[in-house]
Amino acid sequence: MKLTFENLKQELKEKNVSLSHQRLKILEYLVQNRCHPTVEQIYSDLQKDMPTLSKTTIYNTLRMLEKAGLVKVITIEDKETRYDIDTKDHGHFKCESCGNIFDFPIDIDPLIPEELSEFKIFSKDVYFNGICARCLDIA
Amino acid sequence: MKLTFENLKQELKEKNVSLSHQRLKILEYLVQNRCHPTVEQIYSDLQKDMPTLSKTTIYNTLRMLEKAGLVKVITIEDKETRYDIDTKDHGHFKCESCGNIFDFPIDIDPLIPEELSEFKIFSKDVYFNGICARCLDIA
DNA sequence: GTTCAAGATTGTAATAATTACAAGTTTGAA
DNA sequence: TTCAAACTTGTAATTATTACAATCTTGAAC
Ligand SMILES: [Mn+2]
Ligand SMILES: [Mn+2]
Ligand SMILES: [Zn+2]
Ligand SMILES: [Zn+2]
Repeated sequence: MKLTFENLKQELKEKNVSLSHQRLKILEYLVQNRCHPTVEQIYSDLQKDMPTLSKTTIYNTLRMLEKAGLVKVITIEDKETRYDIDTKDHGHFKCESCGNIFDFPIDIDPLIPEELSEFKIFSKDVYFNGICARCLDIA
Repeated sequence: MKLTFENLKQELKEKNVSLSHQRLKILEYLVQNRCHPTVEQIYSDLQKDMPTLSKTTIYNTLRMLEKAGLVKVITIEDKETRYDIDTKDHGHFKCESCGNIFDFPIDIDPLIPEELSEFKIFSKDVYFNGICARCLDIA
C-alpha cells in the first residue's frame, strides 16, 4: 500500500480515530516531508498556516499516530526525537556533517542469532552514523 | 584485549588523560556493571562511597570516556541515555517488560547496501525492542 | 439545523535530563 | 615547596517533554 495522504487518512478512519483539522495537517506534513522531521520543524512549518497551532497538539498527534502504527519514532540521536511516516523496516544513516538522515534498505532477519529465538521482537532498528557522500565530496 | 579495569586504565594513561580518583571509580563501575547503566544509576550507586561526588563529574567523565573511545553511548530509548564499556559492535535488545538491555552478537557488515558504499560509516547500531524470554515465561 | 456530550486543542505550568559556569580543590612537573 | 593547569563541585540555565485545566470542535441524535 502506497503512503499517500488519502490512504493513511482512510486507515485512521477505519481505526475510529477522529480526524480533526490539526491531525490531518500534521499527517499531510509527514507525507510531504520525508526528511524525518523533529517536533520543532513540524511546528515552525505548520504554524505559518495555522497561527494558533499548539506544540502540545503536535506531541499528542504524534503519539496517537505512533499508537495507531502510522508513524515510527526515530531516536538515532539523543535530544532530537524524529518521526518517520514510513513504518516498514529500513535502516537510517545520519550524516554528522549536514545532519541529514538517509534511508537505506536492509533486512537483518536472517542474521538474528539463536539466543534471541525465544524473545518476542516488536521493532528492529538499524542506525548508522558517519559522513554522507556529498559532504565527503565537498570537503 | 580483555575489558579489565587495569587494561582500560592503561589505555587512558597512554592517551594522556589524567586519572583522578573520581574518573577511576566511574571507570571501575562501568567494568563491574555491564548492565548499560544510566547516569542516575551510576550516581546513586557511587554516591554511597563518595558522598561529595557530583553528577556533573559523571557527565564530564562519560563524555571524556566516549571521546577517548572507551565507552559507547546507547540511545535505544529516548529519555534514558545509557553507557556501555563494551565498544565492539554488537546488538542491543531492550525488554519492555523488565527494562533490561541484553547484548547479542550480530555482524551486519555483509548487509550494507551498495548505496552506502560512498559513505563513511563511523558507528553501526542495532537496537531491538520486545519482550525477553524470561518475561514471556512469567506471563 | 439545534443540542449536547465526548473528545480535541490550547496555553501555561511542571518535570526532568543535560549543559554552562564560576569558585574551590587537586595534581604533578619544576 | 610552588604554582599553573586541569578537575570537581554546586548551582543556575537551558531544553524537550508531559500534565493539566479551560475552552473549543465535532458529529451523532433528535
Ligand atoms: Mn526513514
Ligand atoms: Mn552492550
Ligand atoms: Zn552530509
Ligand atoms: Zn524482560
